[in-house]
This record gives sequence, structure tokens and C-alpha cells, in this order.
Amino acid sequence: MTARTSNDSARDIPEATVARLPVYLRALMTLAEREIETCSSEELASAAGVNSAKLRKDLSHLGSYGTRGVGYDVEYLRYQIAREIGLTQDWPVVIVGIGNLGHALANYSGFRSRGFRVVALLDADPGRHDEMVAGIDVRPFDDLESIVAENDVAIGVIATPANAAQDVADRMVAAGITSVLNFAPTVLSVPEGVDVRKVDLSIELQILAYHVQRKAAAALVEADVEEDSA
Amino acid sequence: MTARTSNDSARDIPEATVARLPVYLRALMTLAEREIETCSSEELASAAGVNSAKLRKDLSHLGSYGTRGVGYDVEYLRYQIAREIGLTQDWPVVIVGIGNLGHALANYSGFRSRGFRVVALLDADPGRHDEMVAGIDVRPFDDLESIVAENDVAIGVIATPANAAQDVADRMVAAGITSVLNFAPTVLSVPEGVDVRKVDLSIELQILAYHVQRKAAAALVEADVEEDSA
DNA sequence: TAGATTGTTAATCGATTAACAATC
DNA sequence: TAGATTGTTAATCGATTAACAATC
Repeated sequence: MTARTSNDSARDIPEATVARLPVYLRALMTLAEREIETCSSEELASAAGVNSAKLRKDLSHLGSYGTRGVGYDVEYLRYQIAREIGLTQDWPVVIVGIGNLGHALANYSGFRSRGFRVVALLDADPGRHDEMVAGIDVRPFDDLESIVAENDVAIGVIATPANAAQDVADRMVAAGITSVLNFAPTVLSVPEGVDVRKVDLSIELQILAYHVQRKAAAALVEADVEEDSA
Repeated sequence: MTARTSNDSARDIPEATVARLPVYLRALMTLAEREIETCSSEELASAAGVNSAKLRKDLSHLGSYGTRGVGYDVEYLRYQIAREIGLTQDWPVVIVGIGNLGHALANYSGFRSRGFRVVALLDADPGRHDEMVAGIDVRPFDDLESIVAENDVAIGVIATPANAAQDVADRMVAAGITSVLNFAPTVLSVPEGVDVRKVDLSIELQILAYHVQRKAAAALVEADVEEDSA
């Protein structure tokens, strides 16, 4: 009775590839907007900011959706990648913590356009309740369980201060959420089987700072070398 | 005459390690807050959410800052990592695009506390000028060049819509900025030597969606197997 | 058939991990 | 000296890349 999906090769896509599929998807949408119907791996790779060997290798994990000598059909490949990621279905999402960042996330159009539907905004602060944000009213955090159950929410977004994040994650997991996107600058501990992805704004800046510093140091050394040879 | 810095081993830290240094830094700050003065690689690794072998390997690229049989001095290691990343100095930053996300970024306390100083908020929309955000007034985008020059800005943050981002990046580069943190959902092309890091909110959600879908598919297969064996 | 471009192979590179000698 | 824990080695794993046979 075991009904396998039509494409067994779809299993076990390397993480590095998974992380790039959304980038390819966006590049394909840009091409489609410009009414380009076909593209080569070279063209798509350039639009996505990667090299074409990597692109072809990545796509080879999904299946064989191109035509040798011709390239890829933009719309067909777009659909296949969307299906692979799971964007052909609707993903109900809750956002907890409606401060500045929560506002920004609730209003972010990139979510809705990719099939993510914000079903609720939650905040522990009663002062925020019934405020409307992005057309959705802010509800008490204690409504989490009922909202998750009623809407079959699988993805939770944490946009609270760091000290509240672990509690929120615990409650989310208890309510049945298995995937968490964490914007709070803290390490969450969750049971096996729960996925956490972290976006940390200040860490990105710190990585940049490291490289700025290195560039400055390299420039100094170079100046010294010139001085030496003079 | 070439004056090398005291620690030549500080050069050529692997990218993967650089990306984790800020995580260690944050973990050390948490330990320091709890007035813990010494920690083992095991304890620090656990606080940072990595395994201890990786932590020790990472730290070994910076130098030898621990004591065998004892562990690491929290404050000393914190300082060494901060120095390595370049956080012992002040980094002037400009933010362009003061929509929801720009607001959130301008108000984000994690920047200031790590030595990033927002010297200006810029927006092309005259309707937003002279509005105060996070105690800084919003200025015209055309002030970019003079602000960069006056404040020695090396890092620019782009929080504009996608269609404006490339223009903003071009102007930033022309003004002398060599490191860009891009929140706009688009691939930027910049000259060699300019660093771009990208934070894409919807891509993170899409990666999560892929894993949710996989978990659901795996659960189905398992149910089928049980049915078969029944 | 000739030209173009994919999908795959195999080599290379970088990151992770376990194990342990060095040493406090 | 005995116990603890670092820093390093070496093995393994996964990702990237160039090259090219397959094939439209």
C-alpha cells in the first residue's frame, strides 16, 4: 500500500542546495516578469548570483527539467522548484512579539506572495491587544494553542526580546509547532524533530565588520610593502 | 619597516568560523552577566549551540586563549573575540530606506551595544524627511555622499524595496562604502572588493517550509510502513 | 549534421568531528 | 602526582568546480 510520490529523487536534497532553491525561484520570477520564456543555466545562474556549474548541480538533485541544447522553460522550472520547496500549498504562520520587528514582518509582502499566510499576531503585552497591524488584530499570547489547533499552524515566528524567546518556543512546541523562525538574539533549545532557523541582524553586521577590518589591515600591509620597495 | 600585527595567526580565519565568532561572543556575554568567570569549551559550546570540538577548532584559529585543565577566562576570551571581529572600535553605519524594516533596524539595540553607530537614516521620499526615528532624523538620500565622507562610513544597510536596491548600492559604492548589508529581496551586483551580505526574510521561511513538507512526507511513509506490517 | 547546452563525473576544496597528546 | 581540559592531528564528510559525454 505504500504510495511513494512520483519523484523519489526528490529526497535528500543537500542543505546547501535547499538554501539556494528560493534564490533560483526569485530569479525565475524576475525573468518571468520580463516575459522571458526560456533561459540557459548561464543566464539563470547570473540572475541568481551563482555560477552555472553550481546551478546545474543543484537542479540535478530535483530531476531533469531542462532541455539539452536549449535551456530551461522559465515557467515550468519555476513550478517545479516551488513544488519541491512546498510553495504550491498555503502555510499558516503565527508571529509572536509585535514590536518594531514584528510590525515589519507582519507587513512584509514577501511572505504572502510566497504562500505564507499570517493567521495571527500575538503579544503578551495587553496594551498591544486589539491594535490592528497589517489588517490583523493583535491577540493575547495565551490564544496560541487554540490558534495553532484551529489553523493547523506548522510554522512560528519569534520576534520577541531575547529573554522571552525560550518560553515562547516552549509554548509553540507544546502547541504542536515543528518549525520556528527565531529573530530573537538567543540560542533556543528545542526537542529533536523541531527545526529552528535563526536570523540575527547584529551577527550579520559583525561578520561585515570583520571583513572591513581585514580589508583595512590588508591595505596597510600593502602600503608598507610599497614603502619598503621605494 | 613593515610592522606586522602581534598575532599573525589571526589572518585567514575560515568563513564558517568567522560566522560563528559573534555567536560565541554573545554566549560569553550571557555567561558574564551571570557572573561566571571561567568556562570549559563544553560549557561555552553548549551555551552557543555548537559542539565543543567545533568550538575549540574555531578558537584555535584566533590563538591560544585557554588554559589546559582549566578552561577559558570569560572576560579575556570575550575581549579577544571582540578584538578579532573588530568590535573594540566604533563602526559608523548608514541605513537607507526607512519603511517598517528600516524603523526596526534603527531601533534595534543590538547594533549600538556592539559598537555600531547609526550616523544617518536616509530615504528618497521627501514625505519622510525630518521625521524622527530612534532619535535620529530622516534625511534625503542625496545627502549620502557627504554623510559617508564626514563620518567615515564603511558599512551601509539597504532596507529599501527591491527595485531601488541596486541604485542605492551603486551610490553607496561610489560614495566609498565597501560593505553592504542588504535586506532587499534582490541580487546586487557590486565591484570586486565590495562585500555584500544578504538577509532575506522570506527565504528563511521557505527553507523552513521545505523541511516541514519533508517531515510530513516522512510521517506518511512511516504510517504506510506500519500499515504494511499490520 | 553542426552547434548549443544540459546533466553527470571526478577532482578539489573546505568544514566537521573524534580522538588524543600536550599541559595546566 | 592525578585529573581535567585544551589545542591539534587526521579521518571523514559535504560542497564546489571544471570538464565533458550525452543529447536536443
